[in-house]
Amino acid sequence: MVENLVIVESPAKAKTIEKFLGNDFLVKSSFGHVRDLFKKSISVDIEKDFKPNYEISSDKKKIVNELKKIAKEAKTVWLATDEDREGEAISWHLVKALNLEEDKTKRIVFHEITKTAITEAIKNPRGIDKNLVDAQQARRVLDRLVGYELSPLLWKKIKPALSAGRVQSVAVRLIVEREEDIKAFKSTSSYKITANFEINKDNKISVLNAELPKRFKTKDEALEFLNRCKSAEYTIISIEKKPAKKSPAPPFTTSTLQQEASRKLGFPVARTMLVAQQLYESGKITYMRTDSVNLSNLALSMAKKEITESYGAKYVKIRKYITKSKSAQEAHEAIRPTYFNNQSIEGDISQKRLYELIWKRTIASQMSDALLEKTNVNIDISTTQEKFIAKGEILLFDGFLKVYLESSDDGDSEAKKGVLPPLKIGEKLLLQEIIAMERFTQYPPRYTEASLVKKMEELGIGRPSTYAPTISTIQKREYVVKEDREGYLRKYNQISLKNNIIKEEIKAEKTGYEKAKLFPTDIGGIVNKFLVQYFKNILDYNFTANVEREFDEIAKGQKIWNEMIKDFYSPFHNQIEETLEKSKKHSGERLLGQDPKTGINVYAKIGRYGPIIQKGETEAEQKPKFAGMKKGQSIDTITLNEALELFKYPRNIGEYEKEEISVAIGRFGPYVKHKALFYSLKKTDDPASINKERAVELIEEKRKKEKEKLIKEFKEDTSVKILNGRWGPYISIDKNNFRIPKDKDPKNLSLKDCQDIVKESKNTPKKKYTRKPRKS
DNA sequence: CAGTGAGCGAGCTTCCGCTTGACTT
Repeated sequence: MVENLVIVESPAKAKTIEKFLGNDFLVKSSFGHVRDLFKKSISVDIEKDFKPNYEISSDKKKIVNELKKIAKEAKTVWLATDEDREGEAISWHLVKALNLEEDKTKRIVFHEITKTAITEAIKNPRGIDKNLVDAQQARRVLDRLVGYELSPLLWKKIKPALSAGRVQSVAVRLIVEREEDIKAFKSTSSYKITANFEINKDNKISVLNAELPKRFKTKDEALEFLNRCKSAEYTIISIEKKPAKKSPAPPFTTSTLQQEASRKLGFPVARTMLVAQQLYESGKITYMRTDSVNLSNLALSMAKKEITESYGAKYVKIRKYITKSKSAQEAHEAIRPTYFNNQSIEGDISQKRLYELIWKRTIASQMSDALLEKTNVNIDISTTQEKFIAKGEILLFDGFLKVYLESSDDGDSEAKKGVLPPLKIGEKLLLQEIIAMERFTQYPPRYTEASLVKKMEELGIGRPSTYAPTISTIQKREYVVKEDREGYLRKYNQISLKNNIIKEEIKAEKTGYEKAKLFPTDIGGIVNKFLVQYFKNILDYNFTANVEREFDEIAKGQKIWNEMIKDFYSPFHNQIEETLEKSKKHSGERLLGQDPKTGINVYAKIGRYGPIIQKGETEAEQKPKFAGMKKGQSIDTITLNEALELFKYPRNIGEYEKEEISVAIGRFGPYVKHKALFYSLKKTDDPASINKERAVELIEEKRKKEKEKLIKEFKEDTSVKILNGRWGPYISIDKNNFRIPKDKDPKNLSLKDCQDIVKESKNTPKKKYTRKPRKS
């Protein structure tokens, strides 16, 4: 029997808090939300003021029962969930799910996990803020209505199992539109002029690099300029020095951590979150899903101590950062090390690297500015009005740079600036070389997972807990793919002036290379076009910001939640009905041309399972023929010849063991079929030219692998096999698989043993198997 | 990790935000 039950969201937090409270406090965790709208249907009663139909989430039944039991016996139940909209709702749902009595239930909040903060909170309990809960209900119901009415519309109009929602559809839109911008982008070129001067001081030779602030539009202009420089004199006419400073970046939020881990460590956002979770659970960092840049007073004093001890007092500068993002709910601190004196930690390599990144960023955020001196040297050219400028930069005091420098998305476009040699006004300079290099304007950058998160945060779309899942959803739905793209060589002109001789050259550079970028698929493009056409309001980049304003009004008690939903729903539902009636099926159909043999039309479009080629008319008496498109082919770019090529499958390429071998292209790529068995082609194999010898090789290779998988088989019954699989050994009978109990040795099982195991497992009721989302 | 196709059809798919262990085919 416990006096007091405290409930928080996360077990790691529960563990920490328990230490601060006495023996008469038991701290448990709810593991997030315990109730949600019933999953199978829309579960909002439109006729009855949008009354939500909640159920205990299936994975929370156990914990709810456990909490119920403890709560019944406890004298007081303290609901200590986060102080934001979702946190308040979790507490309210707990009251409902656990049947908590009002007079023994208390709501408390604290912003820091310290003994004082918690005991202070216990002294100042309050009731549940129903307005805030209603704001959450409005958010929840709106998302359900949008998601569960739009998605079925897509099933009808485009393809089954698609999805749409307030957050994911806008994320897809960003990627589709960026790709359109890139397609429409016309690159132009201009000539950048740089000069090198030789400086000879006390027999020490160094080079001064300078640049013309202006660029020339054409090669002729650049040539003309270089010609004029032939006989010129170069004189330093002024040297300007000015102080500058650099300030550190604020501590990490979920979004900035994902961005930096992507740039500096090359982590996809899901990996960052997984590793951060491990660090959090082992007590090494604070909570990793946060939108706050705030550090607690305790953290600030730890930082001060650590910086003073490691770098000296002049490196300390305590700063309070303010969260810019309007949508921030700030229920947590920024992401920081729990103990600042741990500069590194034990753990695997990912954990070590991510921790180090967090440690450096946090420490740097409380360090002094870096002080610089920037120098501009203006160099006169006697034969023209133009001036060269040489730029230098000296670090006077490193400050936070001693520890950490944030990287940027645009790479190192800025030229390296360093220390200039000693120079004086009036000094004549000796020219080594002037180079006029053709430079091209760059198309807007494609999104990486992390830069998409950054953009979503700017638009206020999604929350720290959903950035990574959203990105994996839009990939799972095949709206976008994360891919590398080979670059190509681009020619450019370069003109140089050296020893009074002008030389023209054509050089080549690699460009267009993309690494782990997000590209829209055909389906992504078609779904987006459909949604933007018929649901412009929902796909609007400001939609979330606008409804958030209304949620805030509900939270303040200025608006009734179901009235807000009603105002939204009636026009929205009309839109759904109207679209259902008016719009045609969107298949993205494109006429490629006519089959030269028959003159029949050939189309590229989206089929039930993805992009396909159709030969003939859907309405025609003679049913059309279909062929799936290969990976990498797209409705937009496939040519008639490539399309006709696809109808050459399945193709017979010979006989093996008296049975035909054929090649075809399936859902998972090209494959070889032999005796009703399938063998995938390797990436290096070309289905158009693969021969019998290679096909046999593939068949034998797979047979060998199968053999290695086989632990035991039985002469008496060849349908029963003991195999080694992903989760260890198992028994396979026809197409059914069964686990082998841990206490049995798979090698020594008899046929009878196997049959017993099968019988046993058939008798025990199967647990519902929920499939893990595919890895992104 | 392995899995390998359809235009008759039944039944299914789907949202966003909280939070971690499931222990399978």
